[in-house]
Amino acid sequence: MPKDTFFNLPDEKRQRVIEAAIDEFAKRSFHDARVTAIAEKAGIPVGSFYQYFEDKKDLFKYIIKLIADEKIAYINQDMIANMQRYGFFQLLRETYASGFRFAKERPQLVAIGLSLWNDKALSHEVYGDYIETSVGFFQRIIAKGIADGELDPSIDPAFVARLLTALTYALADFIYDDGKLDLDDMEIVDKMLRIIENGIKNRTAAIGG
Amino acid sequence: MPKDTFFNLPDEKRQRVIEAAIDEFAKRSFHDARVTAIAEKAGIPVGSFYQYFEDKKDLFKYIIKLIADEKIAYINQDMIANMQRYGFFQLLRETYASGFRFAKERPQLVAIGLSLWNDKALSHEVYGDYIETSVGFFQRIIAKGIADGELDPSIDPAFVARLLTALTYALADFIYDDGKLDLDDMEIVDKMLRIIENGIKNRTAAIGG
DNA sequence: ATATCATATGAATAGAGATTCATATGAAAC
DNA sequence: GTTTCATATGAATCTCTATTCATATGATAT
Repeated sequence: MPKDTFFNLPDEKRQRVIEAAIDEFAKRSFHDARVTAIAEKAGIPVGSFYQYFEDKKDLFKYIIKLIADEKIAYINQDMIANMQRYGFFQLLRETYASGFRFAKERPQLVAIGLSLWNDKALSHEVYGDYIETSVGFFQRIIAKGIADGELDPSIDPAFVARLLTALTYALADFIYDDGKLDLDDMEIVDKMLRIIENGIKNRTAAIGG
Repeated sequence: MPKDTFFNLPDEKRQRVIEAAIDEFAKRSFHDARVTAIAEKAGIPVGSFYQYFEDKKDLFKYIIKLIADEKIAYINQDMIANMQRYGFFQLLRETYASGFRFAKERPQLVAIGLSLWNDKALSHEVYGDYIETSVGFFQRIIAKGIADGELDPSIDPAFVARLLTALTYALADFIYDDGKLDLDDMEIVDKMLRIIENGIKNRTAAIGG
């Protein structure tokens, strides 16, 4: 946790530090991110940085917490409140849709999440502070989907939850990679959902050779 | 490419350098890997390192090439030779099976591949040297699967190829993460293939609620 | 006005690690 | 046996950053 001095700062200055940190962590991994660059962008002396934070990791964990909070706020609250009314595939689609809106508005935050996801050691250390992750969320809606008879009861909820999480990151990953970021249409999401829902086997024609 | 001095080395010494490099790159990302550690493990002075390689990246690219070659050699050659005879799902299963055997025998090489996959900037730089990647391989067998009427013709081959590649890495990822690495049984692969093939929708019971 | 306290400041320190360099060695050529 | 050339060697250099520290500032209380 940042020190009291950080929280005592005028809002505007505190915000500048947060934005500088997001900028830097979005561009570079935790390890490669530079305290000096953050201080410079925020317009504060390096010395002040250490008045506000224990060290670089202290700030990083704080930023991750902000991201998690913002992401949770972004998820369709109506959906969460009425989870019992929605079917699995509808919930899944809504979740991905929320994720896409979020990625569109806050691409930097998604980039930071992605690089954390790819650093397992750091993930463990950082997520140790939280109970809930996306894997946990998926696992719960899968369990519900099975209980409701909507999902194949022979699937392994923990396994599928992990797979769905990996897929969301894979998706984010290659949307960035292609440099398209054309997030207006949900086409790519629908493609993926169709595969998850129905697989890719051809069901309409005889198999030829 | 390493310098001539490296290729002129006695086999045993050259091998020691390669193994030391694989050790280090498997434990640490390219960026975090230390030239000094590699030199020390290989039992050569740091100065010699720079007689053999331009720099750290020169060695890394060479190691990646070795891994790619070894991996290709590992893929069921019979399968490649008789690709026309096999169906898509059979090819996919064989591919994953080869991948698993490979991961079991050479876990370090898989770890290196994984960390490269997670560093997109570096991947581009390194894969620039190769024409063929796993994405390309998948794309070809998917195209064949569609042509043969085995796969849903409305899927997007490039997209699905990318998804299948991401899934293989996701799988490797959480096999390492769980620390299980119980690669004797293909259970986890079959779980994944079943989802790809059939999706996860329940087809045997009415949907209740 | 002075004392006290929180905060600000940026130069100095420390450590890590890549890369260079001047020098040494040793084999083959003459 | 001396010249030449490739290779070996590891100390010295260079760069980059995190972190510390001694000192300054400025507000509030007395």
